Amino acid sequence: MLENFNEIKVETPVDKIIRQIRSLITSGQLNSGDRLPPERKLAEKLGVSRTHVRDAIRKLEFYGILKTLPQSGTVVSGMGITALEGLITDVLKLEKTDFSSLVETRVILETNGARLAAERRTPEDIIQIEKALIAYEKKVRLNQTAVEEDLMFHLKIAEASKNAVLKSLMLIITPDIVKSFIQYKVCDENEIEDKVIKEHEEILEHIVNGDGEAASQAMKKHLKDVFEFGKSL
Amino acid sequence: MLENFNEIKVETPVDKIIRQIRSLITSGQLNSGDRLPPERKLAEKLGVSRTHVRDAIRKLEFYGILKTLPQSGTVVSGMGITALEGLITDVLKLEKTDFSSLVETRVILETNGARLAAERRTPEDIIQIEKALIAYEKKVRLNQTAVEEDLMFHLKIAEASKNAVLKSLMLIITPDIVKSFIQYKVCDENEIEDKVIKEHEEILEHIVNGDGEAASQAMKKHLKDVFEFGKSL
DNA sequence: ACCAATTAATTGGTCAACCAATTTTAGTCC
DNA sequence: GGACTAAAATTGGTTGACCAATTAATTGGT
Repeated sequence: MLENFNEIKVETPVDKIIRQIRSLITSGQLNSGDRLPPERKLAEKLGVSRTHVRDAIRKLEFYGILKTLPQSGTVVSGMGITALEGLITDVLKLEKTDFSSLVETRVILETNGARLAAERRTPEDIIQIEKALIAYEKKVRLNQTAVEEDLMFHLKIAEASKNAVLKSLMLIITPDIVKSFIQYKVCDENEIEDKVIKEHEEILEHIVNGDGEAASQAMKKHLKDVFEFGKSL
Repeated sequence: MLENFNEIKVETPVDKIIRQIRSLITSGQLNSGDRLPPERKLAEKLGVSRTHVRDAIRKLEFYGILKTLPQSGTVVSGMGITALEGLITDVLKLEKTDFSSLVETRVILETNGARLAAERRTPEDIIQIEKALIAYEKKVRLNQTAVEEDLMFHLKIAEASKNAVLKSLMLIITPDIVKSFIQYKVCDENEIEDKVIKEHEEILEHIVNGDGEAASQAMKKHLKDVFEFGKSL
């Protein structure tokens, strides 16, 4: 009975301010290049502490929406109002991603990453990937959870793709993947983990051989298996 | 001659702290799940103000590396040391992405986004995409720069893909794309912009028809043209 | 009347102190 | 001796004041 009251979302002061700033921008009162009102004025107008305003500005600055110049002011940078409307509302809610979207996107990133890795990997890359694979196998043999080691294998492949953006995006969604893994209790049984090791080895083999298409397909199959296992729970 | 001195990078206090925390984690002194030393102790130990420590913690919290529990403490959450090493150093430097990686990744995201959009688009999605296309055309006809409107078209497609993560990642790299556009002065000539409009229309047509593969290919060609144009400058 | 330099006001950055909630500790009662 | 309670210490959250750099205004000279 008490559970009904758990879902109320506490809107932090910072979120409120972000919403206000967003409305300022989307309503056209603030255009790209304009200077934001000073922190003090904003704080007074919104009825909150300046610290909260600063936190909100920092948060927006993270996503390249605002640019604050020391001792000068904060300006609206980057793109204009059009895309901002979607950006502010959506990017900040990245945690509310559904499992299927997450996996779907991961498949896209990783299959392409594997293909590029096969084409561009250096001898050093192969060593790194092998090391990650062995570390994973070791943990599994000890019956310990090896989520981190598993993802490390995938990250090393992304690294071998020599595409910094691709790797960064992988890193961005990685925490969410870990969360999902824990939530759905994926990879808790030894049966599936043996399969994972075999598939990892296959992917690595294709990368070593420089066969991009095969590596991509192997990765696709591998992730499909993991996904299917997750759904079956 | 004076230009030589411009490249010195001012290392802000916050960056210094992040580096210190990183070393604490990577050196194994802090493992996943461990509680971070209290802010006051950290501030004293590092010889900086507590505000800076808090800023650093917030920054790390953004990427899911730390999780701070009010009135309780800050814990190392998410993944363990292995991946963190790469994450902290790389994700924070997302702006240092080369143009080719950016475009390559964009092609990956957008071709797949177009395919999914063709498969899942609703009538409302089509209206939105059309609206964005018309807005772009309008701006071009007036001989005004329409970078935002161009990207809006692409974002609406990402929205129609019904994959929130994919859209979020698009939004994340969008500011960098805008930056590159400005830097390389892409899309400044009318000739190329007419071509862009035609290609946009073709992509939309395939999405309307529900032909995922054709939409994906059209998007690939479209982005390839833009990329080639950028390289030729 | 215009321009330059100096001054005043405003800006974001920084800090130390305070607050409420939590956790730990000590004490007391059974 | 163990369990529970209350108080003390510790935690992150919040605030207002202060600082240095920047910008705007004023003033003085030409």
